[in-house]
Amino acid sequence: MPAPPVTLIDVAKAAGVSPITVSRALNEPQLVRPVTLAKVQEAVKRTGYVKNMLAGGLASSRSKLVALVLPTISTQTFADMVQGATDRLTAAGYQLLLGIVGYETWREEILVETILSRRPDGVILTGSLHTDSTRQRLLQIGTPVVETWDMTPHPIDMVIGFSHEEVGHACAKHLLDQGYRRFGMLTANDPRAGQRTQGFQVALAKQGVNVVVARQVPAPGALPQGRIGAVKLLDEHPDLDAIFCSSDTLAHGVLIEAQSRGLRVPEDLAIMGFGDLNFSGYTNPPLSTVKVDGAKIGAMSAQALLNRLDGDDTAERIVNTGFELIQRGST
Amino acid sequence: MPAPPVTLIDVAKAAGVSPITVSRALNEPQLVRPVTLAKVQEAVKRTGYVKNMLAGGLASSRSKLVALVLPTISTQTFADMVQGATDRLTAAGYQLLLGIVGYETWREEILVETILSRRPDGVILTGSLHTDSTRQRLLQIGTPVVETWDMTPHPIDMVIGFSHEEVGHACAKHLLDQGYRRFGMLTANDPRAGQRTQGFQVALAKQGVNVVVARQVPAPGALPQGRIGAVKLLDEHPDLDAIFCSSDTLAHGVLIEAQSRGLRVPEDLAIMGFGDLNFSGYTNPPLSTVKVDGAKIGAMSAQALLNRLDGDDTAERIVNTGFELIQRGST
DNA sequence: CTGTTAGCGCGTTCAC
DNA sequence: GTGAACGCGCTAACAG
Repeated sequence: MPAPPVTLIDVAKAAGVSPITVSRALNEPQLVRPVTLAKVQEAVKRTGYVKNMLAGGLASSRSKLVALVLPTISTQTFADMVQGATDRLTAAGYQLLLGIVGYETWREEILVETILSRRPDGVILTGSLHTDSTRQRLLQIGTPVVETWDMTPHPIDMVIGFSHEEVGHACAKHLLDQGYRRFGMLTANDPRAGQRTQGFQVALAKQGVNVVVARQVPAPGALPQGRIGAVKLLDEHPDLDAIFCSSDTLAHGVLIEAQSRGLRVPEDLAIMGFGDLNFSGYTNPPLSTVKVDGAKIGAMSAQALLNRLDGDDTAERIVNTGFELIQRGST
Repeated sequence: MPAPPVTLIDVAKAAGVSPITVSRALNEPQLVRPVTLAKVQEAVKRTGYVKNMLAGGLASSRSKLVALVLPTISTQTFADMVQGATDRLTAAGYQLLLGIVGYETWREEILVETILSRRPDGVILTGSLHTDSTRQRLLQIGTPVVETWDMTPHPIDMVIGFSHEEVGHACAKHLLDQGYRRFGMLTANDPRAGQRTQGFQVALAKQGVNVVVARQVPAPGALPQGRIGAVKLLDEHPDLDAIFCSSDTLAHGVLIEAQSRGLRVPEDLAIMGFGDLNFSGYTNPPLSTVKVDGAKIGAMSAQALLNRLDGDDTAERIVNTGFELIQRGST
């Protein structure tokens, strides 16, 4: 039996005060005398009032909503970002509007439009490759924006992330230092993966080394594609001594194939991944990887928005969170 | 430079029509003559109008928002639920409001209150253990509700899930059929895990078999706790021949410990899990598990709400989605 | 098919 | 510390 909707006015009548007093009692209790406050709270309980943030948001132009746009949620790091952002936002009385867009830019464009129609107080975007139209809209509406999970010299507003090219550099240096020279690459065709492989190749080239062979699979590269990719790479170039993958999932597939061929990893073949896939099936998985703290990035992004909303405009607009190169399986 | 906000009235002026015509052109294009429609669309583009669903929702009492409340998002199955629900909702023009509550009921109570303040058109809840106050609120507001991931004889509204007791039964039968008799249990202290272990024990008891020893860890049981738990179980009862775990993650920890003791799994020790953790680190992980299709449950829940919102009230209110017992590692 | 009128429920701005 | 009037931007219901 849905009871008739209870409004703030009903509460006001029940408490014997004016509507605005109820509003204040709910939103800025310190501005209301304790006695009045108690009366209001009692009336709220008695009437079963639930506040209406549609009306509130419309009147105040503050929706207490923050949108988070992610390509997928089925990756541990992105799930961590959701968790990290949610924690911060909830603590500050905000709610999360989640958008999942996959890896196609045009989907983001549509989603951003839909999201903006809710008038969120802030938007967190993954990556910094957006259509012009998306950028326009965001700038026009004037909502604070954090681009995350990437670095860019021309941010829409704020940036909290790391450079995927630097990741590529670091991986190249790591492998070169260990003496590897004949490189294969296996990458998913998502833009950030591309930046990593780009950085990887550039860093190699500086040392006069070239990638022997590269293969690409559709994003987000799944494990079987990693294995199949490895089959092709190793069949065509049996003398490869290192394979650089755009994700741990792909790397995992490569590892399985390598082991089934009796290759010792990393002695015969080094494998590098990216992400933070849990390799706990192995006591000590013999592949190195680059790890990023998703929860931290999510929390920092949320915090950046909250600061801005508090009028605190002093912080850096561009923050490099860095990443961690994890070396495993070596002697 | 945030431009001044563009309202529907601005568009109406620009198009030379009345505001309501713009509204219709945007929401029910088929009710508007093509010529008018074109004029409006042109005006929308020219002005850069973005619709305001706060205002729209307030006026129409339809927010086009559906809330999904989950204990965590860092579990593959729950992430799949988000994905499944998002897909259906997006296709129908709805957006997802995500709430993550952990495993404490009082947190859900607060979150539900906050969520209802957005006046979502529907709410999807995980499980069916809610405080009275939560149930009251939901019933009072009259929002369509789907309780999922569980079965209950006294639903708030609709239910789409499976019986955790049946899962326990099925596991018990499976292990008994294979000849195992000396059972240990390792479970997280979340309510649904409790129902599974309960069902497991009852089914065993019917065959005159009792669980030798049970241990509990805080929800959501992590892998190290699985391993530590296994140490204690096996130290105290070296003659166990099967361990029933409340999750694959715990089971995985048990597996690692078993292997490090040189136990053959499942010949010397059977291990049962629950969930759909990807054990791809193993070519053929030797533990059986129960698998649930999260994406399907998410999509079905969303669809159930959408049907209701379309006035379609004919479907079953209680749907048992079932689960799949996956036997692995046996001869 | 399109326009008019009248709110939706609340917060802002001033007064008191 | 509390109240009154007004408007946020849009849509329901009817009229034409």
